[in-house]
Amino acid sequence: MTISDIAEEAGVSKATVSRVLSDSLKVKPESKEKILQIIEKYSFVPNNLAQSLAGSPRKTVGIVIAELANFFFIEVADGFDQIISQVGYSMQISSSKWNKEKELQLVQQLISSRVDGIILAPVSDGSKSIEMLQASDIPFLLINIIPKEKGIAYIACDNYQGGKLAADFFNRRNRPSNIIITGFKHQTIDQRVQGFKNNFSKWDKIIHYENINTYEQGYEIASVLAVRNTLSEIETAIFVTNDNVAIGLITKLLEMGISIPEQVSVIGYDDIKLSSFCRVPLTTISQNIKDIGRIAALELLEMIQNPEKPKPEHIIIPKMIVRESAVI
Amino acid sequence: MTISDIAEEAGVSKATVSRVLSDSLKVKPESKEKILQIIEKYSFVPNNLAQSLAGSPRKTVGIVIAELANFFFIEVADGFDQIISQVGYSMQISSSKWNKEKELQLVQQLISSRVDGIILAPVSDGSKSIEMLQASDIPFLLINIIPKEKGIAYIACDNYQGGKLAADFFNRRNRPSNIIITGFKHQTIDQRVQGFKNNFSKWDKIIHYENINTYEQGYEIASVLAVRNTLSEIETAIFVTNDNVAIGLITKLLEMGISIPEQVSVIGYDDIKLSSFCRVPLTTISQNIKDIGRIAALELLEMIQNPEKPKPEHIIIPKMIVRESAVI
DNA sequence: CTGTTAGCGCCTTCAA
DNA sequence: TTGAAGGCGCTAACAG
Repeated sequence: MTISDIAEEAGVSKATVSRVLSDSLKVKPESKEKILQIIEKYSFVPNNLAQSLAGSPRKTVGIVIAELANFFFIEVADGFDQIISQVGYSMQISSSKWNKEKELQLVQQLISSRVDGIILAPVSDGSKSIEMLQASDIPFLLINIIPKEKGIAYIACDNYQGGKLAADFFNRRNRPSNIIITGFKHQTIDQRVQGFKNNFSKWDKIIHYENINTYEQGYEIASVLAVRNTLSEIETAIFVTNDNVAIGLITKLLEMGISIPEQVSVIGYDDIKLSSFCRVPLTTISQNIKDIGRIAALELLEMIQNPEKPKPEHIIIPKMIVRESAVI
Repeated sequence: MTISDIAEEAGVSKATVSRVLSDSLKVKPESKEKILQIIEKYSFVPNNLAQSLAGSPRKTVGIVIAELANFFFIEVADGFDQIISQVGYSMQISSSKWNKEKELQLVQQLISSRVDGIILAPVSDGSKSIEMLQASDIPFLLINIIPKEKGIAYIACDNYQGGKLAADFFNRRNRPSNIIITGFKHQTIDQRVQGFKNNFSKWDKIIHYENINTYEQGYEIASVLAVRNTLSEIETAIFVTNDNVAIGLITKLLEMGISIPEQVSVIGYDDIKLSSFCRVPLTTISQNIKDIGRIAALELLEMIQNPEKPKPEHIIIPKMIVRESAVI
């Protein structure tokens, strides 16, 4: 089924069918009626690939996140979708799984599909995918990272500031034992650590665990901490640079009978939805996740319409949300 | 930038460039080398729309779920992605937000984009989108629903059986007050209720709350229940046909000082990841979510390769997972 | 091994 | 208002 087929059946030319499809120029009502009927009859759906090849916009944008089963990214995507679907765009999500090669491949796929715009949460700020995007002349916007180069659109959080918030909290509470747990090597994490480091008065005595990324790993590291850092004997404060990990950690700590926040206090980062209804509601640094998605959508749409305008740069200011896992 | 440009710069024909792109036929090593270099130089990415129009497969499949910020669907999608990405396919997710019109629009978009296959979690078993899909001759597979018509591929859970499991549990525990909370009008829910109804010995005395769908609504309904059904005075058992709602409910119940499972026991449904690490780990009916995604992927891939074979039909058998929110 | 030639399905002038 | 014709970027015979 192509427009030629339905043109033939309707006794008109392809051009006329095309016109009623795009609802652009005037078409004699009777012809239009008849064409619409035939389309309905065969459940005909025009080939978007051909349409795009011939010049009409795809009305779809791509978004590549780092992880699918991660509330942070899903909330961003959801906020993003809310906006773009209102203006008739579709979204195409895929996940790089924190893998550079996979990320590059997905970005190429998107470029290759000639989507109208792309949102990328890059694995690193020097990603090859960013180069590809620049060469492609498809409007794109980075999230969750501040690009090295100038002139690239992005929306990220002030992670240094977030780290500082956690440090201030630690300083005030001042526990005898302090631990920081970080994840993947990623710019966001580095900055959080930096902010924390520069402002926490007892940084020189802190214990640092690295490369703990997921809920499961947080769960597992708990027993290690319990033994190595005698959690049940010394009052401890832990800063975890990712809510998912913090929640896993807390789950296991509770199972081991360690009280939170009394014996061990935990501060997370991100304020994913889950953190407010997990076992011990999490004290965390909020990024206002939905907003990131919404702003990204608005800005990307704008970039699609006005490719010439200077690239938008947004820095979201984090704030501390005190719940139960750590209190002053 | 098109292959013609590349061809010109390399001093060969378009066809030759096309050949090195698809890595199909033999091309003189020097030419190949040179072409690859030029491609690299310009970060050229072939236009997948044109490629597909000209006949090569898109190597992308679409999946439309009902809700993005819902762990059930995300876990399905994640399991799905794991399989298809291994064989070089990309996935394109979108969410219908439980809305029929939106669902139809998304499905049309996918058909229009000539994806190689489609996974759909329909809002209803008589969806217009299912008709469209049938007319399109794109292989498709339904999840989370059993289609009315024969000859349609699907993978669903035995929800009747799931409801029965909950009933058996209720029968054994036999509390004085019993409540069931259900959500959207959806086939899965109907069957869960039916299975529960037909097997619970005190169904005639049960209190039924309908149309509670989200975490938030579960949270809100808690206070209503507390008052109307004097939760703090009568030992109550609640069956919630959706984990998200159950978790919301429990959160509020705890805030009100009602003990779980002593005073009120709660059984959920789905066994989303979250249910094992929420405040009171949830006793729930498990659907083996990741498997649904994986099986769906395998079957869809098979259907793409062998469109003639009879359509696969899978029914997943649920099982009861007893954690803390309800115990015998 | 390689170039030429047709399309793929649709949109968009340009005339009529 | 409408049709004819050209072209979007690429692949796939076909003939060298």
